[in-house]
Amino acid sequence: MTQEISERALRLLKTLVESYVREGQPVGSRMLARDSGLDLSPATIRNIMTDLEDRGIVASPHTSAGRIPTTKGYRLFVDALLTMRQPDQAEVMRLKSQFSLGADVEHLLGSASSMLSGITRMAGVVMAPRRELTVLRQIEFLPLSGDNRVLVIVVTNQYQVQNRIINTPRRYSESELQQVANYLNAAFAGKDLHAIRSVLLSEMDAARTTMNDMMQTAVTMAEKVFAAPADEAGYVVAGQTNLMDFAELSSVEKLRQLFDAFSQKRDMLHLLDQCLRAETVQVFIGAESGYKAFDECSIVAAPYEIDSQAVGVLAVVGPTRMAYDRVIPLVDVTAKLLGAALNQRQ
Amino acid sequence: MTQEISERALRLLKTLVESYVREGQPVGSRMLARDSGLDLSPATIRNIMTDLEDRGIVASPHTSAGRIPTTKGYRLFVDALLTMRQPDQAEVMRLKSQFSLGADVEHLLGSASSMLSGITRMAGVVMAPRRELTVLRQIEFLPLSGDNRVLVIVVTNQYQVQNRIINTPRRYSESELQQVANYLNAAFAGKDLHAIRSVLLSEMDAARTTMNDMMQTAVTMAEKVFAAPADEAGYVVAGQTNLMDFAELSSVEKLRQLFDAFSQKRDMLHLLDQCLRAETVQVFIGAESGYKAFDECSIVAAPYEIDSQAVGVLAVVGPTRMAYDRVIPLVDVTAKLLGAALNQRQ
DNA sequence: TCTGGCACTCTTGTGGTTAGAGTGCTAAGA
DNA sequence: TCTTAGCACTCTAACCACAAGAGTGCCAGA
Repeated sequence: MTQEISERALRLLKTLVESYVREGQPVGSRMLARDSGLDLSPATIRNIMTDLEDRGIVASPHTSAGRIPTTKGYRLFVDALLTMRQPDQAEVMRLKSQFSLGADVEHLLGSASSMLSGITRMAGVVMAPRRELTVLRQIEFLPLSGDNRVLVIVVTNQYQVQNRIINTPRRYSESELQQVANYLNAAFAGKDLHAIRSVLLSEMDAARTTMNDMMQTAVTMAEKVFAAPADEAGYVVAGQTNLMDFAELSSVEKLRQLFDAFSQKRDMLHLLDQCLRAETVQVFIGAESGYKAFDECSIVAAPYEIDSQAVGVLAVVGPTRMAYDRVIPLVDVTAKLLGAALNQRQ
Repeated sequence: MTQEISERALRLLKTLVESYVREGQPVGSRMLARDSGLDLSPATIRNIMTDLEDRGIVASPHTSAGRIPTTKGYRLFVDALLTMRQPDQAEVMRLKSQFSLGADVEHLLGSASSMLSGITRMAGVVMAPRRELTVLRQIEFLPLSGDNRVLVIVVTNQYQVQNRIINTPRRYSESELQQVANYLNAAFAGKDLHAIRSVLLSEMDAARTTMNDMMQTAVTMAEKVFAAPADEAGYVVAGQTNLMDFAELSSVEKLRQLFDAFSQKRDMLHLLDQCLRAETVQVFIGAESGYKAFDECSIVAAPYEIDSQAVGVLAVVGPTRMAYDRVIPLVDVTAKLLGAALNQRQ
């Protein structure tokens, strides 16, 4: 029952998936007999297919159609049967050149996203670097003329700049703020924001007793700045509309769910977040992602790194019927290129 | 030939548009006879409709369907026949309360956008305040440790903060930069960015001859900051997917064009830009917008103001068959509320 | 100028038919 | 025991015909 799947059954599955991905049509026994190179009659192949169907690896839309892979079938294919098609050197160079050098972080994310979507003809998604994983480079305070507000400027490792306006209990002079900034820079520059937050939490108690006024102010202000409000990192989507061209998604209802998922962001972010810890390319096939909107989609995602630390994730979203052999290496290389481009901004 | 349209023809048109907007079905003569309150037989009404059809005000999809308004018909309706339905006070208050007070500009734009889409069940678009129309409040320079780059922080009237990193020919000390900032603040604070740019242009020449070193530096730097790169203001879209529910847009091809237009931004921005100069609510019906993607859509747009100066535009995009009587006042009031919320941030 | 009547047109939905594709099963062959 | 040929069966897709329903256009009479 839980017997091994025979070598030739796998071979047939491979041919079937490849053909289905290419043609978009259910694959019949005749075609498999011709294309698999196995020298078996269609009848034999039908027997094997019945077996694969019993195991839930392929399915037929109706009696007189051929077979198509199920989620489980794609999974098997991706895990065991896939022969990757590395993008050729020229293509990689072309991608590389599209990351315009001087550009700021936002632009780089945007480029990566539209490159992914442009080259795969599916949707590209690039999550912004997780704020709490980036490293503080510099913090400055700017008194805003007119009231008790202070503009805080946080510069993180790749010259990403973040602003926040905080309200202060009283008015601070420029030199006071300068002192505070100096203190915080000395204490925290080079640390990642996550670490800073935990240090701050433990110092909040100490502050009242052992610290001088200035340091107390510094800690309180820093707390306001770094107490990220559950910091929902954003992401950039490109080529959403490419998904409209796929027959399997052409029901308006499905598309709507999908686009809603993109704009709600929550589920998508949750999914991408899982890949942050993953080090390598991840593939979610169909319902594997666990979100209804992505039921008929596959997501190929890879983390990208700044200073050898995975800080964000980029992905391609398309129909389950996608050319995994081409897309997976492409996502991989794009992640590396994006990382390289970000690091070059040092 | 170019005779006036009779009173009762207009009355019928009004009934027709209202019915069509409500039901989404072509309107026949029987229904008009019943609902118009004119006490005419269907046959008479048919005569009148033939007349309106000759004038291009209504059309019939095919012989045995009723009539639907053409673009010209909607235009006539909106310009001359529309009785506005002001949103009731409770609804306005509810909207008002949704602009969370402390929020930053981005959030306010986002709220406005989703309010528009939520309440109209169509797509909401809010253009960000045009950078060159906002007023400079404060400018500061921050030397970035390590190289010749300088972070420039520009605070404009509603505490919108913009960052830009510029490369400088040599390294400047903090006090030098402070001097430069002081000079620029004194010279330019309170002016709008557009004015600043023109002053800068004329001073570039003078700089070489009459100014001291510091002022020269200041002007050159400011030039780098304010030489906006054709400043493509952004916008926020919400509820795109609502548009999928409308029967007249349910062809995937149409939807694709529409969504592409949203993400390309160019055409949409161009359209919104026209409304910036308009002072009042603008309605583009169907092909009037001049962009193919919006052929079957209407756009109701209104500018919003900061410090009594129109700086941005918000809009609702939906099918031509929309409840203009409800949407127009709603867009109007939302623009005013957004302006108020932005001004409150002073 | 308005209206009733009537023929005409066009859409929509239904049922029936056919061709094509591909399967499942059975029985025979290696 | 595995493979294969043959055949009946099922399901889809496309096409046609037909009828019902809606609404028009036009004509003749009030």
